[in-house]
Amino acid sequence: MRLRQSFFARDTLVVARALLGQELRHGPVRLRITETEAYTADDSACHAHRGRTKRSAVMFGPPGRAYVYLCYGIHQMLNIVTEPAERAAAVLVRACEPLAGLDLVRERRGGKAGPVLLTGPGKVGAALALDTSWTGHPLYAAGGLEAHVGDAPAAILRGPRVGIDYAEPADRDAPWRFAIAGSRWVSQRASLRPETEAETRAAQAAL
DNA sequence: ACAAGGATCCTCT
DNA sequence: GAGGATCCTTGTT
Repeated sequence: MRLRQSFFARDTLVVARALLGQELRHGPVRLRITETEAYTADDSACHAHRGRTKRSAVMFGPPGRAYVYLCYGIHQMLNIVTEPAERAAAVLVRACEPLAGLDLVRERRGGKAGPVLLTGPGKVGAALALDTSWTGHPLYAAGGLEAHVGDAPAAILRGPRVGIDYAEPADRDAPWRFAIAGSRWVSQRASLRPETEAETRAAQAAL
């Protein structure tokens, strides 16, 4: 069952947390999302923070579409646009667990095996064979790259986002990275800590 | 038209 | 832990 567009229309932190456990499918490859980061409309780390540009325009559009960003000239990083149009925000998919199509994933990842295969946003983009031309593709519709309902995680980790030293201190420190507790398929686990009970309650109330 | 730098990854040591 | 790869986007001349 595919996720509906309304899934992505909600608050970006809610979507980032709710995406844990959901599936990404592209052809024979099926991945379970294990780690995400939220980038919000009023966030100095977000690519849309300095207003609409050619690159960030998709984030100002409707939710549930892909924003694939080329980083360091090499890495294709998958984001999913969130919140209603005009509120420019997105969730970065940082890591996944393979569910199907492992042979193809390994081929696309240079024959590697184990967590190194999929723990990092550039690795996820490579495993799904994405590039910037996928920007704008709706993940809630049939065809190409799709987002499907998966198994919800039992417990969740949180921590600061990775690689945003350029952001303002408050944004740099915000615990807007989410991961599945106990999963091997999570990057940079040292800076993550268990979600507090208050955070869990708040998150469930927001659903 | 130009220069700077990046939401990373890999290969060393 | 350090450094290079690699090229697009952006803001500035």
